Amino acid sequence: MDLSSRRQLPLFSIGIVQKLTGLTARQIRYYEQHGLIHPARSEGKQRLFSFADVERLMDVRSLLDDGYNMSGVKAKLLGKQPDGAGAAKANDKAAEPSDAELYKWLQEELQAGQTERAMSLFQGDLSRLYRRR
DNA sequence: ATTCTAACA
DNA sequence: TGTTAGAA
Repeated sequence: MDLSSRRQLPLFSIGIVQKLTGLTARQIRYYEQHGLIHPARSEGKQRLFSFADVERLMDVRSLLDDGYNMSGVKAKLLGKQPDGAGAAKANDKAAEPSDAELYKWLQEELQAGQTERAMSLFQGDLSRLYRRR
């Protein structure tokens, strides 16, 4: 049983993780829906978080505290490469990806066969690109 | 007592 | 994001 394995062991209830990360249960479940974490489940369907999950959540907390919004955090955490322009930073509204950046990223994901991931991760942003009826 | 999902006077 | 209802 190496370090890598122990880091992945499903050990904590959402209650513990709330205290460990300072996030609310609502936020933790919300971030899971956005693919930021993938906690295991007990037989009773209750979430079981590993050290890796907790660390991940703490990273999310950190980014949010620095002013990033959901799409900014997702881009930062889920390996979206540094495209010269829409780099990173935080504060005001600089974290929202432009439509051009969105199209570019979406195109890359689709070509890489990650369409399902792209759909779940950017439901919110993509809706911005839908045609208005 | 806790957590889960779904939904919003 | 908060909150809450109803079930597990």
